[in-house]
Amino acid sequence: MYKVNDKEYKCSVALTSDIFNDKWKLSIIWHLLSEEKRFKELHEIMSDITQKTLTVKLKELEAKNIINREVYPQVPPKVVYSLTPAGARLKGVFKEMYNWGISYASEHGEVTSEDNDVCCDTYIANKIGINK
Amino acid sequence: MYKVNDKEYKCSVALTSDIFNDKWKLSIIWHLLSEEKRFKELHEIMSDITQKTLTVKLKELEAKNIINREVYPQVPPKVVYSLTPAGARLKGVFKEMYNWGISYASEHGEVTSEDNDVCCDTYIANKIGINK
DNA sequence: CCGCATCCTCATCGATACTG
DNA sequence: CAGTATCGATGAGGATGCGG
Repeated sequence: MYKVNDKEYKCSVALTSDIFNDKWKLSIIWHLLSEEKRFKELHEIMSDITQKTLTVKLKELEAKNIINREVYPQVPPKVVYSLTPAGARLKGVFKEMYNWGISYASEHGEVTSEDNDVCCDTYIANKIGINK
Repeated sequence: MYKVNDKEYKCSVALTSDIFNDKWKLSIIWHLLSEEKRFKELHEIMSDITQKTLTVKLKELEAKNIINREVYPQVPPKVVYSLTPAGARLKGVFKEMYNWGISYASEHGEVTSEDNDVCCDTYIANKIGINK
């Protein structure tokens, strides 16, 4: 049994999956793996999340010590989000997810385009060195 | 871009996280990693899931070719669930999640008991060889 | 034993508008 | 630019009962 922030978990996988059972958190972390980003940058990349929801999710991740929030006291405001060491360690999980997804798609799906979007996939995978 | 079962994904991580963004699926797969199980066994281990929800989740996983469903035509009925090759390949992801959870708990949480419950953690980790 | 059918609750997320 | 506030929609999951 583990206790983190007043929440109890039966095992370490349950603890980890608490971060993963979420529509947005994984995506936010994924985009921060390559480099820190401003609020606006994140919002532009994740075009289908609302500003409010993004704010909420960033707060939750900050509370769990997965990301850092740094405020520059200037006008207009500038707030930069980056991964903590704990957040950065999630790279190993993403690497496995990345490779599993590729093998699964080759079995059960089809590749509809080989994009190199700044949003995802090969672009980020290359950047953070999990490609292969 | 990947297309699997009429659903489009921008990247392989998004594809994988489609399985993970769920309150129960990860837990079901985790319990099937060590060995196949009957419906009732799963229900007993995952004591806080309702029968209906378990049924729904098993169907979803079956539709995605993550698990097999084998019906023994007998009375009373016997239905056994097991992982497909694709499901079994998720072990690598779990291994990373397992280790991340442990390191995270050692930083930000506390170990409240060293259980060896059949439910989780060290018990299953040992069984499927992802311990350490 | 296993699963389906209803009905219902409630957290999560979206739309929109407004502030320092 | 980076939030907050309010209200409303929606859909996953829970409770219960029935059936092969």
